[in-house]
Amino acid sequence: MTVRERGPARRSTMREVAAVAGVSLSTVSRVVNGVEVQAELARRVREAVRLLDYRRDLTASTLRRSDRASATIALLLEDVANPFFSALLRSVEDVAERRGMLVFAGSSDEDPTRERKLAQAFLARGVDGLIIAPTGGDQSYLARDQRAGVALVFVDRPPRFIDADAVVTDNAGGADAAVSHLVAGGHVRIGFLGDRPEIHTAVERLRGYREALSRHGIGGDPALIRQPLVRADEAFEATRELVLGPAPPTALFTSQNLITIEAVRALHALGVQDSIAVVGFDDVALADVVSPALSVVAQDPAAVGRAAAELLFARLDGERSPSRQVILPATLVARGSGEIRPTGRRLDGRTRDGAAASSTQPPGG
Amino acid sequence: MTVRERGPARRSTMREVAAVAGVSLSTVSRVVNGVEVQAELARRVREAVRLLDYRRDLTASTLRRSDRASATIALLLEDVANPFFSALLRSVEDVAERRGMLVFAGSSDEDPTRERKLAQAFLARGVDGLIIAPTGGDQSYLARDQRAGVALVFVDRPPRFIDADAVVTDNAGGADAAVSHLVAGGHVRIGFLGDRPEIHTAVERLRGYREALSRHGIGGDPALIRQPLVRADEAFEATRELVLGPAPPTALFTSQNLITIEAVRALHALGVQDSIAVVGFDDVALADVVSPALSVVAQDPAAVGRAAAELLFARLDGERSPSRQVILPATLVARGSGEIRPTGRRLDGRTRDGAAASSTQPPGG
DNA sequence: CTGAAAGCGCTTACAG
DNA sequence: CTGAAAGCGCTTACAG
Repeated sequence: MTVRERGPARRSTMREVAAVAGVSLSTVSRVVNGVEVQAELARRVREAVRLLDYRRDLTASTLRRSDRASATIALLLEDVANPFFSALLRSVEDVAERRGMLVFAGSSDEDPTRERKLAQAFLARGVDGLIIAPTGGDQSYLARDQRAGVALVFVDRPPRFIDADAVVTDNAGGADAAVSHLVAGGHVRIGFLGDRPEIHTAVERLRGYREALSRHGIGGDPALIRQPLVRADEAFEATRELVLGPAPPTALFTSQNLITIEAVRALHALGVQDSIAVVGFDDVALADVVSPALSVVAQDPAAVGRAAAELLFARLDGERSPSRQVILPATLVARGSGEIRPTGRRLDGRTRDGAAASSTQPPGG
Repeated sequence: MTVRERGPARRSTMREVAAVAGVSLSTVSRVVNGVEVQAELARRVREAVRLLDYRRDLTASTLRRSDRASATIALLLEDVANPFFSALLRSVEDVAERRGMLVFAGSSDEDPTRERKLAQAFLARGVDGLIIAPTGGDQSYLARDQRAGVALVFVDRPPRFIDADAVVTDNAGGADAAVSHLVAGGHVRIGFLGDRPEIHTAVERLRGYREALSRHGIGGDPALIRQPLVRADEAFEATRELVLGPAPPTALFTSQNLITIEAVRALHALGVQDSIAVVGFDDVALADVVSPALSVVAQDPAAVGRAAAELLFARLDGERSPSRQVILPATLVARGSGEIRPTGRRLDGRTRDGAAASSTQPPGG
C-alpha cells in the first residue's frame, strides 16, 4: 500500500528550475505567474517544473510582491463548533475558494484577550483580510492594520471603536417577532433565557423582547428574565427553576441555539413540553421532529457568511466607499412549540398526539 | 465610536526598530526572539518596539529560519459544517493554541481533486503539518512533503498509498454493536442506510452490519441496504421507500449523523417512529428529546481531534518512530429508539406515551 | 522579450 | 555579547 517516491526530500526552488530549463530566474517566475514568454522557453520551463515536481513557495512570493498579497484570510468566531458559526465558516470558505484564497479559523470563546491574541497572530502571518465576530471588547487595535490595507469585516456583531464593514442579523426585530407571536397566542408571562450581556446579539434580543412586551402593553416581570446563561447546565437549570418557580411563565423565548436545546431538554425532563410554549432564536437540527416541533426565528448563517466574504473581497478589489452595514432578517418558522396556548393547547387544537407540525420546512442545518 | 490612530499606515520593520533603538538589526532580532542581551540594550529595543507598535512579520521569519517553521497547521475535512467535523476542528484548535499554532480549515466535499488542490495550497503556504480526513483517492501525492518534514496525520479514515499516523474510530465494531443490539431486541429485518462506498467509514460500517447479521445467523436481504445516500433528500426518500416497500424492515441502522437526522424525519413524517427501531452512528443534538429518544453508537469527535493533534505535534517535536494508528471506540448509547421491539413495543414495555428514555446521558455534541 | 540585480523582512553563522 | 554580512525563495523595476 505504501509508495516511497524518488527524488530529494527537499522541495526544489525556482532557481533550480531555471538551471534545469537553461533560462533565467525571471523567466521561470514569468511562466509560473502566467506572464507571456516565448513558446520554446515556456516549454522548457514547464518541462523542468514537471521534472523537479516544482511548486512555488507562496510564503516567499508574498514577501516579495509589491502588494504583499498572501491569498489567505482569517475567520475569527466565538466557537467554530457552534452550528451557527460552522455554517458561516463553510460559506466563507466557499466564496474564498472561488478566488483561490485559504481560510484560517479561530475561536475567541468570548474572551477579548483571546480575540486580540488570535487576531494579531493572524495578522502576523500576513492575512489579506479578517472576518471577525467581535467580543464585547474594544476592536480599535485593528485600526492600524486596517489602514495598512488589511480588509476587515465584522460579522454577527458590529465593531466597537473602529469603523468597518459589518454584516449582522436584525436581532431585535427577530426577537420582537418571536415574542409578538407568543403574545398573539395569548401569552403574557413570557420567560427570556439569554446569553451574556457583553454580547451584542444578546443585548439586542433582550431589547426586542422588551419592546414587544411594552408595545403590547405587557409590563414585564423581571423575574422571568434569566441571563447570563453560558454553560449548557446553566441553561438547563434556569429553565427548571423558572418552570418550577412560584409564578412560572406560560411561554419561553430562548434567545440562542444552544440555550434553546437545553431549555427543550429541561421541559421534556419535566414533562411540560406540551404546556409551555417555546420560540427559539436560531434554527437547530431535528427541530421539526421533536414533539412538539420547535418554532424558531431562524437566521441564515450561510447568507451571513457569504455577505461578509463578498464585502471583504470587494475591499480587497479596491472598493473605497465608506463602511457598509448589511442587516439580514430573521424569519419566524412556526412548527408547533410556539403555537401552544397559555392553556397548554395548540392554536390548531391539536395536542401532542396530533400529527405533523404546522410547517413542513426542515430546519436549516 | 471611531478612533483614528496616529502613526503610519504601514507596519514598521525590525530595521526601523533598530534605528530608533540605536542597535543593530541582530540585536533587535535577539530581543524579539527572547535571546539574552545586555539589559540596557534590551530596554532600548523594547522601548522602540512600543513606540513604533512593532510586530514581527512571521512570514519573513519563516522564510529565513533554518527550520522553516511557520507555526501553522492545516485541517482538511469533508465538511467543516458537519457537526462531527466542526467538533473535531475545535479540539484540534485547542491543542494547537497551547503551542501558539494557528489552524487553516478546508472542506474537500469528498472530491479527491478538491482534496489535492486544497492540500497543495496549504503546503504552498508552508504549513508545518497537515491533518487530513482523506477522500477515497490516492494520497501518495503527499509523500514528498512528508519526507521534506511536513508532519502528516490522517483522521477519521486511514491513508491510501502512503504511510502515516492515523486516528480512526472502530467503525466496524461500532456498527456491529449497533446491529447486534437490534438483533438482541428481536429484529431480523434491519435496514442499512449508508454513505458513499468510496468513503472508508461507510465501507467499514457496512462490514460491521454484515458481520453482525451473519454472526447471528441472519441471512441479510440485499434490498434492505440503501447506499449511496449523499444529499439529505436522498436519505429521506430512501427511508420512505424502505418503510413503504413490500417487505419493510422492523429496524434501521442509519450509518452517519446527517442520514440519521433525515431517516428520523422520514419516520416521523410517516408516523411510524414508534414502530420501527433506529440506531444511528454518531450522536446528534436533541437526540434525547425526540420521541422516541434516539439510540446511537457515538464517536467522540473531540477525542479524535485531540489524538490527531497530539500525534502531529509529537512528529513536529522530532518523534521518529514508525507510523502509529490510534483506534478509538464507538459506544452504544441506548435512549429508546433502538429498544423498540419488532412488534413496535419497547423493551421496557413503554410506548410513546411513556416518560423519560432509558438513558439520561445527553447527546455529546 | 529576456536576464542580471536588487531587495521583501527577517535569522543566523561568523568576526570582533 | 554585539554587529556586519549573507541569504531564505521569490518578484519586479531596469537594461539590453
